[in-house]
Amino acid sequence: MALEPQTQNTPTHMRRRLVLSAGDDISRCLLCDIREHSVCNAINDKELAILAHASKSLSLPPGTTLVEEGSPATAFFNVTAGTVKLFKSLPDGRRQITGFADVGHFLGLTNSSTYSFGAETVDTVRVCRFSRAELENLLTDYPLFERRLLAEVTDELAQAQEQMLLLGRKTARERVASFLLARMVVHSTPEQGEEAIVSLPMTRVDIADYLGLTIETVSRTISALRREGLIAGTDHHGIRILALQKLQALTSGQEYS
Amino acid sequence: MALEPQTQNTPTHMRRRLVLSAGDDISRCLLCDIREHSVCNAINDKELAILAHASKSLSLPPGTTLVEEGSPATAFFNVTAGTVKLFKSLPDGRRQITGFADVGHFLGLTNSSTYSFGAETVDTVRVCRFSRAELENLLTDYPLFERRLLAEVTDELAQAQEQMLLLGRKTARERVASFLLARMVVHSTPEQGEEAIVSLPMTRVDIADYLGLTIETVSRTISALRREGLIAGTDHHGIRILALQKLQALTSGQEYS
DNA sequence: CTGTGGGCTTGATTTAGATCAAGGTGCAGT
DNA sequence: ACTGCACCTTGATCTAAATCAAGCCCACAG
Repeated sequence: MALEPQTQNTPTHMRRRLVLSAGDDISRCLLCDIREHSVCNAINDKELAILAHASKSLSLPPGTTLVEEGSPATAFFNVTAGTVKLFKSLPDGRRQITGFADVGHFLGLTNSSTYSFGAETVDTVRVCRFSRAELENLLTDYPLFERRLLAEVTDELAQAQEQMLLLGRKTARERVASFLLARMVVHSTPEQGEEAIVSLPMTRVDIADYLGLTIETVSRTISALRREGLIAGTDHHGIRILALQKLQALTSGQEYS
Repeated sequence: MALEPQTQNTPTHMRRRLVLSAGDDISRCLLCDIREHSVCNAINDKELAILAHASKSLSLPPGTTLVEEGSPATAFFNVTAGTVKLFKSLPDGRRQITGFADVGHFLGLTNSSTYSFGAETVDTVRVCRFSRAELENLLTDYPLFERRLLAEVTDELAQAQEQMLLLGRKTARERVASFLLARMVVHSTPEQGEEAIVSLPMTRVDIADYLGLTIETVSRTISALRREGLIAGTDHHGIRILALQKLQALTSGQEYS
């Protein structure tokens, strides 16, 4: 059964990590500019004060642990800025990143009383934090909220299935191409016109752990795509897509000749 | 947004495949002996007639297509007997089985208007079929039903994450050991005592497509485990686990010496 | 500036698992 | 009871990606 009420004590090691930020007032959610991209949008304007009361907004530096694998599941998060990585590990340290939670994404849901995954900030991240009881209340009081959450989990499951196809059956080249396209955003600039940009706040290690490869293979594959003129590097952690069609063909093995 | 109402016409190629079985009466759900293992349990006894009316029970031979990748998402299924395989494919035929839906499992949920995955029966399967509108109604009329469904999808997501760890980071040996243990059921017989049995209704091809391996590697690995005395074959499509501890250690790479 | 370390790239070599190939096994249909 | 075929096993060889190894780039502390 999902989200049964359970003990509410926040372990001290969690409390230590979470730094309450300024501006935590009653109209926080009303003013939140990413609301429409998240589950919070399921609650109407008049009642947003309740939502603001039920959650706390936090700002977290890169590399902060939000969720520790196997620790009691007491908190849930909505990402309002930055990127969070979700992962699972093996005893010997091998790690699989199961997803990146960007702006608007909800994370932490579990049926068990402990988290079956870890979560860590990639860059500077803003989250709204809900306790288990607060989330329970929202679910029962706002059917639209629950419906929206069901939609979000359903979507995450579809993405997970896509990623299983990638991990089980795609080549390194296909994996990297798929990854770049999945993270692509089209930037419309007055000078340049349409620009397909991929922002990569995470390290090569993270990309490798997400794609089930080694950093060397990721590096080599990106270099090869650049050499072939399909992509180009931007300033820091970014990539510009030059040959969208070819890259799209590449994701499913229809290699151009 | 999840499960918005949409056009209701069942494509003829689906209708052809689905054979209505006998005994589709008002008390079908009340008498259903797997109810407690499924989402249907969220609806109380008095109202089960409504559920029986909202769904149709079908019996399907092995190899029947329940859901075609990319086709309009009009139907949802609850498995009441047998095993269904869920998968995604690439244009060149490579396939990844993303999960096996056994008794009690619900399948077909999607946010999009088309299915992003395929589903096919492994053995003889019984399902209860809901139309999109019927499911919509149940979700809005029975909050417990929706909550239970959220729990089920959340659980499926956790399993998907576990499978991503397997596909991205485990060796062939670890994958096979994980698979066998995940499908293990403990049979308590008067003569034999406790017996750990794995029933494998699916073919080697299916197992390979689930574990991201080839049939040859699956076959070789199972043979190796048998040679080492960790498992033994039963009559047909079954395996008996002889060394549970060792197999458990194997799933996460803690090889016994 | 200058050393230090984290992150990235590139090259050489190895290897786990894929691919290619050849039977074996068992049951469904005549 | 024979035969055809789908499914499985085992062996030989190949290869994509891992591993091992070296050096580069650059942000930051001293």
